[in-house]
Amino acid sequence: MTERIDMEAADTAMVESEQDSRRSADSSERAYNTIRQLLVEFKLKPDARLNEVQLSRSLGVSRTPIREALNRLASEGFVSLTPNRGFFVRSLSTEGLIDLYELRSIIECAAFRLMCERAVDADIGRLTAYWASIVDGYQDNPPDEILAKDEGFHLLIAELSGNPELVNQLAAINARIRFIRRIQIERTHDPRQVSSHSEIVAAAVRRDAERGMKLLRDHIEMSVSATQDALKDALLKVYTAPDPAAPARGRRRVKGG
Amino acid sequence: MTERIDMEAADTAMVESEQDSRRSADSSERAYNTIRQLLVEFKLKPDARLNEVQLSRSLGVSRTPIREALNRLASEGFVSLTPNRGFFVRSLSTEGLIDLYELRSIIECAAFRLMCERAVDADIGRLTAYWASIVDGYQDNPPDEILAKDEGFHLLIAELSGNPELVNQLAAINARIRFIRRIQIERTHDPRQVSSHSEIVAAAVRRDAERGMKLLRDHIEMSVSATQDALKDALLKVYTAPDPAAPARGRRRVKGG
DNA sequence: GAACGCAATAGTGTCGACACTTTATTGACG
DNA sequence: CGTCAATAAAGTGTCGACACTATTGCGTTC
Repeated sequence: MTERIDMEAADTAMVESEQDSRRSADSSERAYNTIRQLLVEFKLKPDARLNEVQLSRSLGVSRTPIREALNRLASEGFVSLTPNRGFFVRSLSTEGLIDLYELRSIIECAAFRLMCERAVDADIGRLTAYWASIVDGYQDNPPDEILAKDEGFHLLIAELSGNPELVNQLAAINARIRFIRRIQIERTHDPRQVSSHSEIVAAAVRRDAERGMKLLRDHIEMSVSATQDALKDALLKVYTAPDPAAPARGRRRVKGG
Repeated sequence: MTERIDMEAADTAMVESEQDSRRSADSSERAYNTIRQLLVEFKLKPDARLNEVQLSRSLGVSRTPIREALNRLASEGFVSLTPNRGFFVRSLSTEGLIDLYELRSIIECAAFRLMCERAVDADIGRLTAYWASIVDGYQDNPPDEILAKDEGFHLLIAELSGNPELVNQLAAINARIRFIRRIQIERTHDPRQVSSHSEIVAAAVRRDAERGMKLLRDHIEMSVSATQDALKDALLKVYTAPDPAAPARGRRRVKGG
């Protein structure tokens, strides 16, 4: 009996805070969302080989949309593709994550600087308004909410930079580090997150690029230093989480299923 | 009678200076290279709708690898995908390009700074050696060579930053602005390009991050200012280039072969 | 004569099947 | 008993076909 994954459920559970010019018809898009969700939740484990047939059975579609989704996830860095061997879940290494955080810091600082140079008062008003609208009880939200709101905040800065490429880049990076950020948020309820956001807004109002960039660097650096610890939790989560779709290591062999 | 595009030829003509974790078996990879080449050379024109069947006939493969290639090109920004309408060639707009140049400047400056902070002498040695090996008769190379060597230079800086994500990002950006850069290179044989590379190397040797970043910013800025003019040439090229694969606007209607 | 709706055509999205490659299993040999 | 080769199984890469959607062209109506 094949376990079947409910694509609808996985869809609605998505964080959904990115802009993407691509929007496939149906199966493909859903497969993408579902598999990505499985990756984010570690239902599919790092370094595991992804079986296209098994995935297609689980999701109730043919291999074509599965492959389409996997290709997309590959170009976003979630999985890798080896010529005749198939797709593998990206491995869970600290270095790779630190590199990503560094890239994120670079993009965000540049975005902040450009925002300070270019944004009119109304733009900055949008930022202050956004932050004002989410600051109350910010830390009391469920982790997914906090994450979505935090990403929204930083994406708005990118947007106000006037360079849509920065938005795209940041959105792509966010998608790749979201899994570990969520774990961090679950672990630590650090109120400094709130205050640093407030300070960033203040710096934006004053158009103080240097100050804002320093705040962002520290803001992100703080996350990096917490990443080591979060990784331990992540690894724990990996090996205790249920295993609905991928056999990964312990494969069972039932002939006449 | 269907015109058939030689995939081998298009392959060998490629600049080929990127690292990419993805490497599909055969047809897919070739289709990717071929179509990308068509896009770079404006054989496929901006805003044109891409006909999968026609492409598959031209390249002599089925639609599956074509779609795979197009999906990949979509996630790299070469084409866009609209749900039930198919793929479209990215439009040729100035703004988008300037945004990309800006992003490139951001990535490269950050890479240079990190290189200055982290690279050991041997690393810097690689940079000086690389530049020394290509500086002689640099401007006398054919445009594609100049482009490849220039990209190699900047990618090496990214590599020496120690952050592989920066290499990936820069490679992706290069791929997207390559078409216009090639036109610029064909137009202008500016010797300042050479001297600014030399100066950048000198700054690297002195680990002078600020100086190097300023040089890079100017270096890239110079390209941006030339982009407007280059675009005119590009548009000219678009409407004079032969049209082997895509019907684009004037489609002929032959019923019985 | 122009706008609307309908039919025909073209084109994408998805499927199941097959060929070829990689991986696991079995059996022979040292 | 371990190593290696032959064989079987599993899995990916590609194909051609079909269903459904979008577009074009035509005829009708006002």
